[in-house]
Amino acid sequence: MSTGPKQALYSEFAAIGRALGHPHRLEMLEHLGQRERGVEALAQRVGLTVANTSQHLQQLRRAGLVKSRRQGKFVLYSLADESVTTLLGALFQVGERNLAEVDRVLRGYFSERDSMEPVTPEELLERTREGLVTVLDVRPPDEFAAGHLPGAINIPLSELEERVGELADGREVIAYCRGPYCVLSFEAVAALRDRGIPARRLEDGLPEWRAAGLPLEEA
Amino acid sequence: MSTGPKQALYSEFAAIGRALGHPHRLEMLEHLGQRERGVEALAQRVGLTVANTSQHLQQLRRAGLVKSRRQGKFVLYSLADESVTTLLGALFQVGERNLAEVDRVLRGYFSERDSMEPVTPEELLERTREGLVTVLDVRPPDEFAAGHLPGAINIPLSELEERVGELADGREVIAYCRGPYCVLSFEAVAALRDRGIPARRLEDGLPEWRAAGLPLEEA
DNA sequence: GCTACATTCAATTTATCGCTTGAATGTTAT
DNA sequence: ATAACATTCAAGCGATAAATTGAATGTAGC
Repeated sequence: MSTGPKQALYSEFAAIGRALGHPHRLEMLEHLGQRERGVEALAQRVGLTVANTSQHLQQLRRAGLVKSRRQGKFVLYSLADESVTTLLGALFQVGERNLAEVDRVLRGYFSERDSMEPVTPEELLERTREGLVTVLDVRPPDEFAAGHLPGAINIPLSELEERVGELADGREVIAYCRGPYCVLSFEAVAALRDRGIPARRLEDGLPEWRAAGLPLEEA
Repeated sequence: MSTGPKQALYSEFAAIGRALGHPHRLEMLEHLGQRERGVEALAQRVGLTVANTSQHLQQLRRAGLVKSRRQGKFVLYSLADESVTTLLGALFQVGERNLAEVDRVLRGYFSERDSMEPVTPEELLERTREGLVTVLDVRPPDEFAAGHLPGAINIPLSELEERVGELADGREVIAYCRGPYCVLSFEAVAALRDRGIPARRLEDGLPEWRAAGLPLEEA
């Protein structure tokens, strides 16, 4: 076969595809989309050994999906740039539209948790401007600190029950977390509704918000 | 490991990633983005055996990237929908931005063929409206017939030399073909410039134009 | 029904991937 | 320098993927 420049490029792009080809690596990318992480911290979050996590991270780096920097004893990994979030979004969209099994899981699990339409970023911005909603970030505090939606308050899901009073001012709550399939915001919305507080989910998480170029508050 | 709904979804999405993880399959997707094809016709174009092509096509179908329909003796494959073109575009962008080897190939091969900035779809539409340009489709006639840019004329690269007179009306020629890495339009632009006809490349090919929702002429 | 043809399936070989284990590298702090 | 720690490397095992070959399936046309 003629091994022209197109073949050379497609070989490189295929390497990116292979790097996306393992569920653990996709989960790692979700975490790295929140904030940069060291190998051990990430390993703990995805439930893998440190050595295994390190190997996966290096595949991701060779594929241009993550970058790393050294800080003292730690090597901190993060997404290479926002185009990676865009790529993941495109991957999810193909799956949602064309894979029956994805549809089955979404209907069977997620829609049973929240039958309401999620809120779009446009709607959130407009209703925030009018002061009609409370934006709730249910991720852990360290992820919140690394960047969050403007005006959002941070109540991790584990503390939601005891701090629900902070949200009882009559305004609707819009909750978000790590991404479209992160269960935290689903559970938060369900818990709030049980207590009579009107609540809906933002359709995506923080990385998608950032990739869309929308305003952020950073530490 | 907790095997929640997120893990189930990520396993499905990873399967899409693996399907993108082979250069032959990426090339097949490029061809199927032009028009639907039977197995043998496609096998011939990508230089693989029929059996091997069939296997690859079934991986692509399981991943939701292509769909098939039966017509008489033939099974015709095509891209599942436009979200697949969007996904490929996102994949290419990550590679262009983050892989040194991609940058090397692009600089070393493509920019040596065309040092001029490619034309954006917006610019093409505007200049077409003003009647200032000739839009040239250098793909084979059957791909042209399955859909092309409004007002485009079709001169396959192989016939360009003899039919160059059809383009010598003083207007600038904007050439396009299958996609951003398709060499046909590069060669067409170089050939036209050699003959004193001003010519530039459209930055993407037909599938990207279609996925952007821009107007098409179909047979 | 029989034949021709397009496509898919099944079986095989070779290569690569995912994970584990244990050692090696590189940085910080004493 | 030395010790402690975070990360990476190297080797090995089982599982999965790519390509080939030959047989099986399904449709069209007589």
